[in-house]
Amino acid sequence: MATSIAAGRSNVAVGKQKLIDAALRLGARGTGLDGIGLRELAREAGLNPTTFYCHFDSMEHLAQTVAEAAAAQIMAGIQDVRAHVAKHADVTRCSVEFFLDFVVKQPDVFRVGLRELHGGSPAIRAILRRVLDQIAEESVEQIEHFDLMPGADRALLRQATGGVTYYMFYRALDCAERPQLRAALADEMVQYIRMVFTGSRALATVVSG
Amino acid sequence: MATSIAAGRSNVAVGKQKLIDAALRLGARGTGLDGIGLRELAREAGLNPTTFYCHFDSMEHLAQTVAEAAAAQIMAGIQDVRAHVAKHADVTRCSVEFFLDFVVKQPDVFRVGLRELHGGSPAIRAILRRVLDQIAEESVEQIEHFDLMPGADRALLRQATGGVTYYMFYRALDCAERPQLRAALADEMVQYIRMVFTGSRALATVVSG
DNA sequence: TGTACATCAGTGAACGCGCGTTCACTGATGTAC
DNA sequence: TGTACATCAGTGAACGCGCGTTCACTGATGTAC
Repeated sequence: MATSIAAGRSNVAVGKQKLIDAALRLGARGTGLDGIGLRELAREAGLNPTTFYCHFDSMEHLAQTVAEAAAAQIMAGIQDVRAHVAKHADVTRCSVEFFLDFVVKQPDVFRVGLRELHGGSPAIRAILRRVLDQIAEESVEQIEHFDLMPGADRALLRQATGGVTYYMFYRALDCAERPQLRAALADEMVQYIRMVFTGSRALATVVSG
Repeated sequence: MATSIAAGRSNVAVGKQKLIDAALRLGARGTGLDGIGLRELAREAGLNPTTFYCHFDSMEHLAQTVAEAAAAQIMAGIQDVRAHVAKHADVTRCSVEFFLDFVVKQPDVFRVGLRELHGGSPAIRAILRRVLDQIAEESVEQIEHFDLMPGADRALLRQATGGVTYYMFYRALDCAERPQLRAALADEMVQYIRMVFTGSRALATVVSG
């Protein structure tokens, strides 16, 4: 194998990436990033256990790096969804479908991300929470930019996107685990999202108009 | 100490309860029920490690028992909330406040419950998922019983209660961890819930009326 | 171009430790006579 | 009421094992001259 020459300086960070990937796989398969053993991780990555110390100080350090990698991948995926959505008429439907495409393609990232959102150490939870907050914030900006909810109250809108963001992630997890549910799930998601934004518009009208 | 006589037959299941309580404490403090060691658990419970085997076959068995206990406590708490709510005019506000009372009083149960909902083994996740499903279902029944949403579409209502239930649990976790946020959180929760049900009513009208 | 040196990802043996699990045992209580 | 026996939660010593971590080492690549 050509890749067996993989040693030495030209492969800077190859081993590090292997460890991160292995942690994502084990974290998605098992119960989260905690509980992964150093030797178990090295085994999964195909490396000597001691190689771990070439790249990380501790398991907590590794977990944080993995959480940041997952956060970055999720943000990138969402940007991708937004880019596609801009061209279509039915923004809700389109967002849901592209979002589910992404989740089905990267189930491990999602599983680990959602798990660490609830179960990780405070530092790691903060990383994932920031992702959801940012997505909710950007959703508000997108809605305002395309003038999808004219005259809507911004605070109310932010609450709606916050609730919807969390809802989408949580429901998407079902899709990552049982892809055959996808069609039904997409319909449900679209309906729920419409419900929330319809309510947001109605309440804003009651309050301000 | 009188309790130091605690040995022998009259104390049936006292040790078992100690182990369950210890697991709840450790699970809430740390990263979930997995990752709790048998000796760590025994230490926390103040028992000899080998006593564990008097009551449980395995850690998985213990975790399942703990999850069921948490599920039962959550269901009982919710029944309590419903009982109080029935007497009040503002159902939403009242539900949220009593729900948060309960969460603040039993933060460990909530923390463990939500963690295992996302992070536990499939069997354990199923136990907690059933709790949320049942709460959402009973919410629909309550709304219908008190005729709070006359003419609402049942499927749409079920989606609304499902989303709201999950939202309440997820937001309540913040409250369990930082009780000083409670007042602001309660307002947000009330507003979001109104938003969802307002939307549900509006959509039902569009479709059927 | 060739040689000597520095760098650094990865190796493999070895360590001490805490783990899960087993076993034979204890001793307080309940039960039968 | 008193005695003998059964039950069973809890004990403590002992086991083998895999863990995290250390250490001196290797060897491919990049760099200086």
